[in-house]
Amino acid sequence: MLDPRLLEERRDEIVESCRARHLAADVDATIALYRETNALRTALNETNRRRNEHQKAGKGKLDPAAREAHTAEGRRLKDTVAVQEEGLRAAEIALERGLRALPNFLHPESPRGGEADFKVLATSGEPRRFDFEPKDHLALATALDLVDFERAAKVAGQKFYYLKREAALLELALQRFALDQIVAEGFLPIVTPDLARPDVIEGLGFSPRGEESQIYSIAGHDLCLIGTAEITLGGLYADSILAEEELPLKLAGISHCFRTEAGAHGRESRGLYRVHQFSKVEMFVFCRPEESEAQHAELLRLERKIWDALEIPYRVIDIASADLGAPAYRKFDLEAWMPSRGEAGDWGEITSTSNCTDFQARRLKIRFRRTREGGESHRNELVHTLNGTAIANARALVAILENHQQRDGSIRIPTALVPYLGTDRIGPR
RNA sequence: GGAGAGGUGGCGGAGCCUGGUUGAACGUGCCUGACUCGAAAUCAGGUGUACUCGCAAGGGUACCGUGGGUUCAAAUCCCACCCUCUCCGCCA
Repeated sequence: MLDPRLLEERRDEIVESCRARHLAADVDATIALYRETNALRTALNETNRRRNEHQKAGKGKLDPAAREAHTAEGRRLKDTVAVQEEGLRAAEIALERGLRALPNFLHPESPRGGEADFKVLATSGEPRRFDFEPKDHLALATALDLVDFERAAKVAGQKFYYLKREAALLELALQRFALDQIVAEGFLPIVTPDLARPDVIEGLGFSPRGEESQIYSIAGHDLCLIGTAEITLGGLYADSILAEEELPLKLAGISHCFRTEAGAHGRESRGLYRVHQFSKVEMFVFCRPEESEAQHAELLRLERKIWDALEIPYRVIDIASADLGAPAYRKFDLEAWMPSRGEAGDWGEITSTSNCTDFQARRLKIRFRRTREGGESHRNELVHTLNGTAIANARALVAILENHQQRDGSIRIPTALVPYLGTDRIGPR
């Protein structure tokens, strides 16, 4: 959510952000609602002030006639307050609805345009040249008896999977490897709940309800399965005021992630690329506004460090405006080269890091107390929040299997991962 | 799932029976100053959040889990809901 006080001052910028994200929103109507709300609040405050004075005046003894007049006036003021409160509440609801429809500001350098208009910021590694016909990860994993989709479908449905043998170990190895990388950089490891209340999910800018929702709801309970630990990590400090010395506060969340993938059927749906459940280590940062850009660069650096160590060729892209989603001010993805995805363009998303500035913090009421300078009075400020993927398991498995496959169908394990997995090769079988 | 207790300011904890001067005693923590070579101890003052008006100093309004009710007036009385904790049972 945006700061309503900035609405007028940065109107053109907001209009531009809506347009560039292909979001229809009436900025001017929201500005009008903000003004109206303030006017109504001022009027209500004035009535309340008069009412307070009136009540103080009625404390002592009054003769019967005066008491009767006093009571009548009190009733009148009470009714006025009730009417004004109702009007104010209606205006606030409308304003809130208007504000919720508005996306975050856009970083000046975020490419404007649709999904295909991203900008490649960097590439790392060379796509491997195979001297044999490479297989896709599903064929490799099936041959090595690493996955079972058919039985998973019987038990849980399409797009669920069993990981077996080294794949099960690889899941844990990847998580621990990624965790060690970032804990060494000051991230606090946290295993989070895999479920969250809908209001927390909304606070982070996701929509838990609705037809096209990516989020599972638990029948009979006011709970949803989280699509990412971003939700539980952000929610961890909802309604909090952090000390400035605590910032930047860096968390490494370990969770399962669940996604309905509504509307995604048939698209890129083979194997592990797009599934309903996976494990993820997620980085989340709370920081002061002036340092969020640097922190965003830092998250990107850590993601690259992890994927460099896994010896996967990738490119870094600056996501274009229409593909950002509402909360993100700027977003970088790492896309791994995936030999099987010839028609799809060879590159597949493996991580994503966003700077959400104060957009989530405002909804979640996460603030910090700036240390006062020279005893000056202070104002609490909203923190900036950022998130980034350290490792998302299903996708990581795809990248590793396809990139490190050998002619004999075995998989070479990257050196950095060998101590975690306990072997330098899977197969051949 | 059964029974009970409770939700008050950074924390602890009064107030609620007996409604008004309570944004809230007291303690503690924190900040500033004094004392000290420095620290501890001690003393004095300050110290909630949000919105809003103001260049500022400062002012206004709201908020004692949430919503509703009673009343001229509610943290205090009534109702509903949410949440937390303890004990028992059950499962891991």
